[in-house]
Amino acid sequence: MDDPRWLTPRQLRAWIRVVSVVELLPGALDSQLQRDAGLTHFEYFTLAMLSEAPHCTLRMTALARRTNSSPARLSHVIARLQGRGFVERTASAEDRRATNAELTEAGWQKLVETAPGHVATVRSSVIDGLDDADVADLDRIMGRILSTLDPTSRQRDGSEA
Amino acid sequence: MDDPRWLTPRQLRAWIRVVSVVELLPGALDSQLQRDAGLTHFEYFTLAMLSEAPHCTLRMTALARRTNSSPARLSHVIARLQGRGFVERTASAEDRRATNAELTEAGWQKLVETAPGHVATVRSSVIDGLDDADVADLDRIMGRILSTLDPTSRQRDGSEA
DNA sequence: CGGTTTTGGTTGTAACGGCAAGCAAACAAC
DNA sequence: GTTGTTTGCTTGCCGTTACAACCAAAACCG
Repeated sequence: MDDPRWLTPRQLRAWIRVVSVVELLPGALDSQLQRDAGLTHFEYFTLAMLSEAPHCTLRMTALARRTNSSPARLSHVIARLQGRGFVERTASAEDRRATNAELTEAGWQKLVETAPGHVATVRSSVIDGLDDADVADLDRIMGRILSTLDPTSRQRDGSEA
Repeated sequence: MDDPRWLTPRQLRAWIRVVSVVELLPGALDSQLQRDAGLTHFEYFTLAMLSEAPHCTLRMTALARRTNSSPARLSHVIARLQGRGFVERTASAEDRRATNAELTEAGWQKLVETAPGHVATVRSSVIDGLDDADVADLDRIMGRILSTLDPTSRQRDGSEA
């Protein structure tokens, strides 16, 4: 670590901007969802991931991977969502250690009600300011960052282990 | 909100990746800094912003803007950093409501010790995976996102009001 | 000036997330 | 089969953050 290889001005500026986005975006998403649906973005995203799974059901571990969260965090969040009736916990048939999280009818309903407003926020705060080339570049670059940030998850491009 | 204008597959994939990065990056930065220096990334960044200011001093409001934080959050963080001796609070001469935060010698020292390791992490987890074109694209796109996310801050490209 | 509003900052409380410890089931070894 | 290890998940506690209420100084306004 003697020579830290400092960033070039361009790299530094890009980095500062990344930091700003990373700092600001969660607040923007959370505040809309909290106001309109009483959900955090993480809770919303968790429900969304469940809704796309077969039978709206996923093992905790699989759900944790899809939501990029630690087991502990997911456990807390599922407990809350269960308390509100949006999710149910069921024991896995194959592995008695495992827990399945399943979206309830109420949870699906909540998601349906909430999605349009959320998508509108995503559009207005991020996507609509970008043209097609920007989106392609963004996709490519985020993919590269993810492949070093989290090499284990092959970014779930359709395939599931 | 009748027609939510759903995202195209490409937009959706890019968006999911952005969400993943936003979810994973803070943890990656925090864990290295916490382990090696006992600092959160936000604390580090706060010290860094102070270190670049004239006389290593900034008014709370100005510092809050540079760190994209609320006054309340900054107040808590400065209180902690002050308790550790890295920052001092001084009353502003011009405006008796205002508080200045000033980096102490110990704070500057801490920053100097911590920076190389942090830069190495930024490089290895983000920058080194990108070529020059990627960095240019990233800079451009983050700039566009910021301009809609936080229109008030002209992304401090050198100029200060 | 007196009264209102706006700005600058702090503090209290409650919620969320991280960490480490814990427990139970599965697996591996022999 | 019984011992040790790993996996899957949960829980408790603590630090951090958001939100709202708050106070004080400045600015505005007749």
